Amino acid sequence: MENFERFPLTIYNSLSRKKEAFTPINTPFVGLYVCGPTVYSEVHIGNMRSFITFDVLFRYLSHLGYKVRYVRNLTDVGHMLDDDGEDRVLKRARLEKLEPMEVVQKYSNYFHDVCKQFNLLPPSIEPTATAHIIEQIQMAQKILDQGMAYVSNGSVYFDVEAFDKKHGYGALSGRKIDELQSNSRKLDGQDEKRSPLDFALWKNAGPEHIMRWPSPWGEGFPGWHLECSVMSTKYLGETFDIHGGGMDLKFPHHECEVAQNVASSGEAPVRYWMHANMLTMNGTKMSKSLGNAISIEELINGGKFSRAFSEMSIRFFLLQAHYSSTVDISESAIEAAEKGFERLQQAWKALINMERSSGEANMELDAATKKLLDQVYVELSNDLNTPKAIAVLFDLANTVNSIKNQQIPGSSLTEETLSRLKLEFPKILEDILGLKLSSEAKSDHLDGVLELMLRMRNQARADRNFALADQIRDQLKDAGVELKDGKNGTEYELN
RNA sequence: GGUCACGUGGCCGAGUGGCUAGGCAGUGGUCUGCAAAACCAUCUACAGCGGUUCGAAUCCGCUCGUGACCUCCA
Repeated sequence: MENFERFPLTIYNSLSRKKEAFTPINTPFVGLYVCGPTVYSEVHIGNMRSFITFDVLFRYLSHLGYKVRYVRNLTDVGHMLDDDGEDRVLKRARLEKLEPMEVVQKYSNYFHDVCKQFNLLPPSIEPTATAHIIEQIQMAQKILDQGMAYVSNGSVYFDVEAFDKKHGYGALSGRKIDELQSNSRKLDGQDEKRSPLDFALWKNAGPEHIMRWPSPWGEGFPGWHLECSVMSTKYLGETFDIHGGGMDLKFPHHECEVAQNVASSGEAPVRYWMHANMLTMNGTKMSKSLGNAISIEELINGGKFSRAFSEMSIRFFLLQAHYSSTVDISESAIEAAEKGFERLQQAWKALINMERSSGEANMELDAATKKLLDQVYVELSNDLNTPKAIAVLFDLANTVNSIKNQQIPGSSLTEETLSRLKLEFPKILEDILGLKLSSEAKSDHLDGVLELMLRMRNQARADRNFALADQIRDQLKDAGVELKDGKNGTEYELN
């Protein structure tokens, strides 16, 4: 029996606005598409939140026994316009005196570095928009052939009204076309469009535009939303299982994606839409344009808060909130999470070498422990409820720590349950939640030196020379080595 | 202005008709030479006002407050 049968997954589907049982089109295969970053500048911690969310989803789906093809794109063509009408990649290229593709490469590398730091698994396929120009031209043509787009001035625009009449537009974001019309703003290039709601499939490149490709409509570049439609179709098919992305992409990006796919294939592209909510700062969305984004450097190396935090503490902090809620980032909140994570790590470490002592098991505790282990998967299967799953881990950590410190007998759990705990507890943390045990840079040299120090200190303690013993402890602490006297002798920890 | 969310104890954050997560901080205790850690106990909340119900933090209505989207954004 596969794990996905034991712990059937439910997902909150943004499209239906309901929690639904997850059934892949072709079990056990799952197609997952996630909108990646636009690589014109450094990703910040807000961006990373949604990538971490879908990393956990990817990991959990795999853990459930699904064979997942995870496609996450890189947007490497400057299709977006600043207020001053300038393409962001091009602007960045000009500012940094780089080729546009150099900008793209630089920030792609950066993104990959950050992903690695936060322990994200690489996706199965990471396609780029510029490598799929031909396919994008083809899809634009197909939509034109269906009569749902028109050419204007060398650009191709999607005809939202024509599409709406035939298929209906706005289901994902819950918008109505007439409401949108009355609310739309005057934007640049609007006169080329029949309606302000229409969006570009292909844009005619002005002479200053460096990123340009030939097309049936003249030289230009693909529009906003087309790459995701094209690449998801190419690698996952016309209809696939899950599409994820940040909440802020729901409209217009995802809505347009749906429209393009439906217009060109006649099929709804996505069965389950998932949207990760925003990371906020003092209650306001973190975004580069608002100037309140926290960079990765500021968190990891310090600068934003009074001290630095590790990647794993931040990852843990983010997972302590449900992906569908906003989370507010603050120093005290990360600090609280960090301390909790530390406790979990203590249990994790203790478990590695834990051996059952002989004696009678506490069958009540044993049964409760088994139940808690199952409970973790039940919670994760409930729309990826990581905070609840983590809460269960804390309950398990209590038992582990109690055994470790001999507060309850070392025989409390049966051999079977202890082995299961030893196997699954780290697996949940590491393989599913993607957390790493903070590595202690121990070396044999240091071990030897510390052993000597500990022996000398313990001798001092035996001699009741507490002044010396405390001096050793205090000075080691200043040097970054914390001593803890336990029932099984003294342990040390490197900070 | 339109659309949609949200408002939970000192703080962060789950839950979503009855069984009152969890973390951090605090308080009391066990352990310890002391400390740290750990464990045990404790503090027991759902913006306000109405309504539905045997029963509401959870459903409905109104009020207040906050935010997101409607323009690039994860």
